[in-house]
Amino acid sequence: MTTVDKALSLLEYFSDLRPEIGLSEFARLSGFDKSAALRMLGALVRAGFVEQDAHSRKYRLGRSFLRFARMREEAFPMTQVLRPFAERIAVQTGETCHIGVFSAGTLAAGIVVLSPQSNRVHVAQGLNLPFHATASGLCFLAFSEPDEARRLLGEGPLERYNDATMTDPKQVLSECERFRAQGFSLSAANFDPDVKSVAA
Amino acid sequence: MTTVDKALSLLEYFSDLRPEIGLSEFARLSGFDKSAALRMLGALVRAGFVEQDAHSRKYRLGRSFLRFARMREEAFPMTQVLRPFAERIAVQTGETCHIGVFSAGTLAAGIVVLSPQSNRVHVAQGLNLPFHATASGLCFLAFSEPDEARRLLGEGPLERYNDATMTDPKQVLSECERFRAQGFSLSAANFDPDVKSVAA
DNA sequence: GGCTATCGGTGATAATATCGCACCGTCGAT
DNA sequence: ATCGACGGTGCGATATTATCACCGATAGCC
Repeated sequence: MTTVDKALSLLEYFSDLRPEIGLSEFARLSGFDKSAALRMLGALVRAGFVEQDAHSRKYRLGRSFLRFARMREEAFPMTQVLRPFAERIAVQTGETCHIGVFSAGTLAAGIVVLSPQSNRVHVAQGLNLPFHATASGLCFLAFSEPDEARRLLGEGPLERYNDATMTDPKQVLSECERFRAQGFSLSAANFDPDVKSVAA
Repeated sequence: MTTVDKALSLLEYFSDLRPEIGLSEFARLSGFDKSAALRMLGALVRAGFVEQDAHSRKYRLGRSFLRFARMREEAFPMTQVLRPFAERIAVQTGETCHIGVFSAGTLAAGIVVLSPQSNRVHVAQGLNLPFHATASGLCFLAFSEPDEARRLLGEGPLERYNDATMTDPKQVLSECERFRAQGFSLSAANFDPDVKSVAA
């Protein structure tokens, strides 16, 4: 693990629930020394990946992400290209459709098209899709290399979202074999108790 | 300059004109050794900030930027908040309006609202705004600390875009004093020969 | 008012990761 | 068949980083 890895790993502690993080909090979360965390944060600040609130001294994600996200989308318009597919499926099925995007070890709802129905499933753009508890995640595992799938799941026990959640990696992987055989995955209330999903 | 700074500086070589960069090209552009560049790129790839084309082996900006940009905008909706202001100005003036956003030493068109007129000035979202040749840039310099302004301009000679471009930092700074006194800046064809602008 | 705990941040030394070089196999152009 | 440029590897010398103690400032608390 290089220093660059460590510095960039700090960014992963940001989330919608924790949008601002102080220096000591970073040190606690990451296990790095305060002074090391400070040095890394300094580099992230200089690059505009993190900015510091002038008053509270806490850190938040920086403006550079907007700049680079735009450049990436300009040069490699992934979301623009994928959206029409999701839209077609949403219209044909009448249901909410999302396309998962895998990046840096996590799967997230990259493209989301909500159902035209009034009683519809809502999926937040960018929502993290746990591998073991969503149709998208299970499908991704099913069609990954077995070693890769094991690595992504980790040791377990896996996080439980409700009674139906599978928490044993072995059980998840055996389900995935079935899904691979049939070409698509199913999730019946493994994540949200009111939602059933299909993924391919 | 820490290693993290160096690694993140590699990302700055990406642009709309150069969306993909090979290993040796990185080494040449940055002056780092190939092996050093490779190590840094490895870290950037692992974090999803850069991804490598499977065939050409060239590197491009990664998917993580979309994820983080969304999170940033969720937690700190800068562009959403600023857009209405730009819209009001565009309507009131009938002209194209943009709001420059400063990040990591560069000023870019963060929010853009095009004029309702049919013959209108087009500004690309995210366009880089050189300090010495745009009304926005000059205004930013005018209201920066003098030391900061000098640092941002650099040594010179500054890049020339056409006959009217000021290329001497000293000249630029003295113009900025005038702009600071009057509270707004003007740019008459310093960047694009067909465009005059005002910035505050 | 004074005590305490925690905050963000600094500085010095021991430990470790990085730099720079030589080198490898591969590919495409000549 | 040759050449040059490519992406990538392995290694010792060296520069950067980890760790610790410590600083002043702030906030909560009796």
